[in-house]
Amino acid sequence: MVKRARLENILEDLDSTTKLEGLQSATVALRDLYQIHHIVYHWVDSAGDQYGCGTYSDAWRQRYLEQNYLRIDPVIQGCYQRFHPVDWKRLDWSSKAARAFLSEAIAYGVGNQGYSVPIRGPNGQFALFTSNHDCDDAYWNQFIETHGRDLILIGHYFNRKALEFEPVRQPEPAQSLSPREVDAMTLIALGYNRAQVANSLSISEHTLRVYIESARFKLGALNTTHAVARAMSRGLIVV
Amino acid sequence: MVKRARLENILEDLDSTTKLEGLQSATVALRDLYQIHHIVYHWVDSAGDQYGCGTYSDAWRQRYLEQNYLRIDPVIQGCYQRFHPVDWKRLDWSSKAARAFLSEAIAYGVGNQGYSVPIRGPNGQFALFTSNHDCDDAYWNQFIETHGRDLILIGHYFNRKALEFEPVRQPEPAQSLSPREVDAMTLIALGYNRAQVANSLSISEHTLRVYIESARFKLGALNTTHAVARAMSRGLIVV
DNA sequence: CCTGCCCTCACCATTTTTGGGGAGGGGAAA
DNA sequence: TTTCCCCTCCCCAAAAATGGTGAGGGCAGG
Repeated sequence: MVKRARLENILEDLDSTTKLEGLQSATVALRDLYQIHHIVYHWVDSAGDQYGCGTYSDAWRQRYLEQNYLRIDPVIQGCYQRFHPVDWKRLDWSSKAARAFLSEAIAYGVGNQGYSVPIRGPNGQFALFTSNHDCDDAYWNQFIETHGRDLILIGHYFNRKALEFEPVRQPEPAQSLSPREVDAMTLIALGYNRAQVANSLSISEHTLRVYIESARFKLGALNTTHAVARAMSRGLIVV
Repeated sequence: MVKRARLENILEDLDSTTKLEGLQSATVALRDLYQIHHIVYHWVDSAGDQYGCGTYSDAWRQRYLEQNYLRIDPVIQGCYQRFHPVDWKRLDWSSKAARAFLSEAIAYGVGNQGYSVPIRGPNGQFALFTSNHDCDDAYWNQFIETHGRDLILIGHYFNRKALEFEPVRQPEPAQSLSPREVDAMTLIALGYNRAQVANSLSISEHTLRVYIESARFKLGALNTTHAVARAMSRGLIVV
């Protein structure tokens, strides 16, 4: 277990980082402090934008982006479906593409062991804080046993810091929907057509349309489906 | 700062909790250890189911459910839109309903100070781990300064434990979509109509329809909007 | 090698949604 | 008190989505 004082130092170091590039050096510092191979922070925006920083080689970073490995990387894919931090060993490496990806990653200097902490935002934002090392299972298990909790906390602090630098990623000031609009959009999102929804809400279909159009307008949506998507990604309705 | 050994004990206590009711006693134990008023774990499913445990009075719990305060509780509303743990003081209490809610809560024995840690799952699941106390601002600020990090960690462990008891809440075995289906559904979710999407993907509108129908079938959706909603809530597409 | 899944293309009739107009009553905030 | 937003209701024509059926080539895993 890293001494508590040391963890404090790391967190304070993150707190004192004042520029986005600072995260890069904080990452390097973290790696040194924990004496592991790599530390990587990866962000995927709800708009599909991505941002990352870490200690992987430029070559691998570039290769990753060029090949759009985001789509097949089992770490991303697996963590996207997962609640909790996960050891790479527990991911699904069964597909041929995944194994090829791993081989290539290792060839580019990525270690064989990893521990990734998924972090989610209110609007579908997704970040991943990964610690990577090259060692045998026993050593790694011991490392995670010892440092896993620190890594979780650091991941969250890291994410918080990254967000401060990019206010763009903050949710838009939630233009809220009226209760009726929420009702309408929720039922629409559940797959009912307007006649059914109107019936279900005991209002006329015409009235229902007003709600839908109003919601569409508020959300700046091009059509009903778009409005549902936006309402969901903003957490205005839950389906 | 709570001694590290003590935090360890709490987390181990959570680890050794083997029954759902056990969480209730773990909650009480946490409260005793941290000597604060209340600790509450609250869960809202993507299906709208909710589950909670904590040290609030039965009366308040019942009242809360009866009145469906989930809809107006600024803690829920605020944290749902937020990335990071938040002090209750920083929430929006400006609406009349919110202030009335707070007064009533306090009348039911809820403390005036709170710190809530939002935790999100891959399919829109949302959990909130709240620490609540009745004290002045200075004391509370000091408490959070000291224990905030522990509370974040404990919240995550608590959530992990709660999920183990309710495998129902685990994501359904993700019936995945093919790449083209993902493309199609994503563009549809962005509000484009079929002609635009087909054009955008450089395929015929007929082919596009096959993807949409296929996705709809895989997702068990009643129509395109429903399919988009399901794909989003399962994290298959990100908009 | 066979099976299953993925990608691509096509038609027709029917149902559903959309766009744009107008109108009145009620409640809460400024 | 006035203003703004919310809830409710109505018509019509044009545009878009849906349901059902069919077909061929390609690639990967059992």
